[in-house]
Amino acid sequence: MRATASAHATDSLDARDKILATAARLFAQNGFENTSLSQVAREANVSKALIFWHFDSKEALYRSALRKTLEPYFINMDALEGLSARGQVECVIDQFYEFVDQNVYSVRFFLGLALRGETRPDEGLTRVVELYRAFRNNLTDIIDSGRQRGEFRADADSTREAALILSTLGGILIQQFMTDDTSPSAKQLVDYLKRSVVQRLTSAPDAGPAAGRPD
Amino acid sequence: MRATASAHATDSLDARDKILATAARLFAQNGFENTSLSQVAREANVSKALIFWHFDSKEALYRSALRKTLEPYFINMDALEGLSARGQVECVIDQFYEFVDQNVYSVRFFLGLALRGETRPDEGLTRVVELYRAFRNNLTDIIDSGRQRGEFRADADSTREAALILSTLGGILIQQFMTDDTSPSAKQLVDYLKRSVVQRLTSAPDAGPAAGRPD
DNA sequence: GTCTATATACAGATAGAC
DNA sequence: GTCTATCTGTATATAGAC
Repeated sequence: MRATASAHATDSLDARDKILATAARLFAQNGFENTSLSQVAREANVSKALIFWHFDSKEALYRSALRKTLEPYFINMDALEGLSARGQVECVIDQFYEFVDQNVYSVRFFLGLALRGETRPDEGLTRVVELYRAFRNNLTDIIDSGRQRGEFRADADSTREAALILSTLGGILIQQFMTDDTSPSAKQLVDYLKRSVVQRLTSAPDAGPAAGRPD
Repeated sequence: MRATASAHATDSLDARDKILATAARLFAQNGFENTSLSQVAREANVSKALIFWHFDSKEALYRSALRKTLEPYFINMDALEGLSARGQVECVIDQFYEFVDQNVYSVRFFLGLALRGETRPDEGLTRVVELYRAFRNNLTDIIDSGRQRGEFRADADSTREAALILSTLGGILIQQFMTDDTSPSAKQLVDYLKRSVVQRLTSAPDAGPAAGRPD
């Protein structure tokens, strides 16, 4: 690590950090190809050459910026202790929502990466996928233990249930990006999701399939 | 429209259509900024200049290609007639899934557009959003009429229910793009979704909120 | 470390022959 | 309609002064 006087504003960071912060912002906003080093240099108030002195190439800068963006990406499971299984499920859902809410820009960015199946130095994308999987495994475990403790119905399918919940959360996320104002807000949908999940997990087993669907 | 001998392979189309087909493919695969006209020209086996003769600019080409990509984007509601409300809900869900499955590439592309809040000649994006909204309104109506006919529980919230279903479907979609092999397949999730929706809509009203969640 | 000036490549777009 | 040749802008990256 480099020794640097700590500061609070982008303006008083040393040049390298200013470049990094600017690049992280621009890459997240406009993507890799659509962000030029001239733009980074201009907005960071440095010369283009200085970027190449600190980072070997545009790709190297991108990798560093990505690492910086990923810093707040982690799961805190402390809040779960002492809750009922039902409370834990609701808590994880809330955590996911809050996390996304606090990281809209970068989440949006990473989602875009995943969508285009980027060949870029991915390093970052895999970490996001891991985080997603961690959330899901977390939910699976909670549902399983809730089932074993008799809080949830005995025939609950924890794997699919967890996957469905995460899918729905992800869907609520992208539904926001569609900026479709006629639809319920994300917060409302998350609440509705929590209620229906609890209902699904605690109610008596249902009647089974049927209801003819010809094609 | 221009009079042209019809043909079956890209190779035997006239130059304009070859350009259009190539451009549609490349734009969908790599996006607007990341697709160069040189690339289009090379893969379509024409000169760059010819592209400008047929289309005024790169943006004009993009618009035309977008229109071509959007051709299969429509809803067919004929299959719904004569089904029970439950069958209709399941049918719309299946339709959505099948549609996405048959248009993965372009759906992926449009999702990417929505994500980055593209400023490009959007024309296409709005149509996609409209299609999404149509699916949702369709569901809302079905749930409402099912409720009025006593097939669904009287306190069903059609608006939120429809929005939640579409969110989940969208989430299942992007979850596939995360290429997370440890998760259930999309088909499985859609089936699970259908079952849980039916359960939710037909079961007796649940107990209400509660289940403490401190933070 | 930070700059100005420059090299090199390729983008979108035009001119004009055929 | 289709081409080759070329213009002009801007991109990444380097050289070398301070």
